[in-house]
Amino acid sequence: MINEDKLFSFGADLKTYNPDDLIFSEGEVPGFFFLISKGKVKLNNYNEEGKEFIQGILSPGHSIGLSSLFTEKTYPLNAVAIEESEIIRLPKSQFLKFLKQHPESYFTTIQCLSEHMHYKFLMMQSMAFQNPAQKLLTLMNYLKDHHHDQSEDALQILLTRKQLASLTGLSVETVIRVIKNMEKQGILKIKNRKIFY
DNA sequence: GCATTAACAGCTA
DNA sequence: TAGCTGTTAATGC
Repeated sequence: MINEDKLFSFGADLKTYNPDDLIFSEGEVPGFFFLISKGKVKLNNYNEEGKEFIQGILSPGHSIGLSSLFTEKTYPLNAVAIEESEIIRLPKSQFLKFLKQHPESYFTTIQCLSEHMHYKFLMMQSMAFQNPAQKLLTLMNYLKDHHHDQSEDALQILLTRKQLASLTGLSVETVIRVIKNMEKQGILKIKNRKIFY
């Protein structure tokens, strides 16, 4: 993980966002490196009918829109806080200087980018070819892998049905039906509406 | 506000 | 045509 104190010495500041606050939006020119210190952020798009597709949900330690910093392109999606969040911001030019002076951070940066690409590849093939149950399993397997919790116990999925639907492109009703089916098959458990996988 | 259920319509194997 | 998924609406939490 990138050292936060060093970022501050390069001129970073800490900004607080409330739920639904926009961090950046589609079409903007990337000007900052963002690192989540506290809270959660979603990356989304809306289709022509206004239906939301969530590209990913980021938690503390993750950087937002990192890949766009290394292109000359505008952001392809919106970044929106979904909890009260604290985010470290460092102007792009300063971030590039920072990387030059701290080459070991390059490695971390590439790791982050690769991790994100891995998620994208997993989800993309799942979204393209698989049935709803497989899409949800792909997503939940990913969540489970990254919640490097020591235990083999069931992980509570801290996402609403609506969020699961937006992450997979399914309708909420289908998510509910599929999840209930998986409970019947013993794949997961539901305890007062909470999903344990 | 989110979750659930049911009735219905459209698609497709 | 049977099964699956999305839409809509009503209802519960």
